[in-house]
Amino acid sequence: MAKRTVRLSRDVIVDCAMTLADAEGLDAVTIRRLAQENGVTPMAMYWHFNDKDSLLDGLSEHLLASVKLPEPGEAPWDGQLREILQAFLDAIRPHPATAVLALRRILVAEPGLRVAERVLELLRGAGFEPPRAAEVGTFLMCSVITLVAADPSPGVPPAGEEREEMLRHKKAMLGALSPERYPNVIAAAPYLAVCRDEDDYFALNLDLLIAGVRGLRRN
Amino acid sequence: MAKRTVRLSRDVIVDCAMTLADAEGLDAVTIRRLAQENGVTPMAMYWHFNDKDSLLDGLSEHLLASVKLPEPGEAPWDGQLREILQAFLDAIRPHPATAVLALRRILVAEPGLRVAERVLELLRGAGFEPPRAAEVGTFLMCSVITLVAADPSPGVPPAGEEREEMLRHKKAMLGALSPERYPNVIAAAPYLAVCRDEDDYFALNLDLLIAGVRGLRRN
DNA sequence: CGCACACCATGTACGTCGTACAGTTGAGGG
DNA sequence: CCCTCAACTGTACGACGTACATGGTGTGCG
Repeated sequence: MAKRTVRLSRDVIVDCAMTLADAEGLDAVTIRRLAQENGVTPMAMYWHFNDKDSLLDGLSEHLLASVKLPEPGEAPWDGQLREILQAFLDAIRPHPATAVLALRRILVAEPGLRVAERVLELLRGAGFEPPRAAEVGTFLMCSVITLVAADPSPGVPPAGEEREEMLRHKKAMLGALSPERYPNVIAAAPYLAVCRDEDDYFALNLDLLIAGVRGLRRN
Repeated sequence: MAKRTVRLSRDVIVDCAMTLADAEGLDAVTIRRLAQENGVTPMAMYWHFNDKDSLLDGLSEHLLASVKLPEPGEAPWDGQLREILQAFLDAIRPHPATAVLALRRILVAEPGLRVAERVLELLRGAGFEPPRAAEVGTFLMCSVITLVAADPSPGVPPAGEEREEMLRHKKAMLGALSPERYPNVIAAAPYLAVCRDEDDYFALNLDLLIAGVRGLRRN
C-alpha cells in the first residue's frame, strides 16, 4: 500500500500490527498483510522477527509495556491493588483483539513481570505467603485480561448491519427458550445480550476481585 | 487412517475432534486431519457442518453440555454457587485446549445457558438485580474458563525434554532479572514457574470468586 | 575515494490450510 | 426397477507461514 517511507523496524511493524488488529481483528494480522501495509515483501518481516509467533509476542509485550503503573503510595493495600488492576485494564481495554495474547507473556516477558511484581508486592504486604501470592496474583491478572478479551467473541466488533443481524439472531434464540426452564436467563437477556462494554461491567468486576482477595485474607 | 467403520455423524466427528485436541492441541484439529482420522475425504465434513467454525462451536457445546450440574438444594446460596462453579470447572479441566472455545458459546448456545441459568438464579436469590446478576454471572463463568484455559499457553503441555527446555529457559530468564527491581517475582518464581496445575490453585481462586460475590452483596 | 560488510529486502517455491463447486455412490421406497 | 436423495468423492483455488538463495545499499574504515 503505502510506498516505503522509513526503514522497517520491530517497532513500526508492531505498531502496524496493533492498529490492524484493532481495526480488523487478530485474524487480519498476517505476515503478508503486514508486508503489504508497509510496501514490502512478506519475507522482509523475517529480518525483524524469527517467525510469526515472536511477532505476536512482540505485540503482546507492547501491550503489556503500555500499562501505566501508578506510583507506590501509603494508601491501604486494597486500594493500591485496585488502582493497579485498573491501570492494567485501562491499557488493554482499547485493544480487545490482542488482549488474549497478553495471557501467555504476562508471566514470562519483562513488561508483564513489571506488572506482576507490583501485584505480588501488594499481596505480600496484605499478608499472603509467596505461594499464595503467586496463585492469587496470577489469577487476578488473568482475570483482568479475560474481562476484556471475553467480550466480543468475533475479533472485530461487528459493525452496522451485521451487528443488527447478530442482535436479531440473539433475540430470536432467547425468545425460543422455554420460559419455565430459563426464567433467569430471559430476565437477564437484555444485559447478557451482545457487547455491553459499559464501564459498569468492568468496575463491578474489579470490585468483585478486590473483595475476593479481601475475603481470602480473612481465612 | 482407520478404514470406515460406521457412518459419520456430528457426534463422532466432535468426539474425534475432542480427543485430538486433548492429545495434540487445538491446532491439530483440522478439517483434513479429522477426515483422515475417519478414513474419509475432507469435504465429507461439510455435509455435517457448515464450516470449521460451526464444528468448533459443536466442540464447545459438547464441552458445555458435559457439565454435571448439582441438584438445587436448600443450602445457602454461596455454597450452592460454589458447587456449580466447581462442577463447571470439573467438566472443562480435562480439556484445557478447548476451554477457550467455551467463552464464545457460554452465553449463546443452550448447553451454556443451562449453566448460566443456575448461576443467575442463585445470584438473584442472593439479592442481585437482573443487570447486576447478569454482569457478575457472566464474569464468574468467564473466570472459571480462564482459570483452566490460561494455564498452559501452548496447546499441548510440552512433554519430556521440551518441558525441561522450557523450565530451563524460564529459570534463566528469572535469574537474569535484577533482584532489587523484581524481589517479589523472584521470591514467587517457583510458584509462578510453569504449569502448576495443582488443585490448590483452582480451589483458592474459586474461593476468591465466591468471596468476591459475597463482598459485592454487602455494598 | 573506494571498498567491504553488516544490514535489509527481494524472488521463488513448497506444503498446509479452509472451502467452492460439481460429480458419484448406494440404500430404500414407490 | 428405477428414482431419490443423503452421504461422500475429486478437483481446484486462493491464502497462509516460511525455507533457501540472492540482490542491493548505506556507513565506517583504510
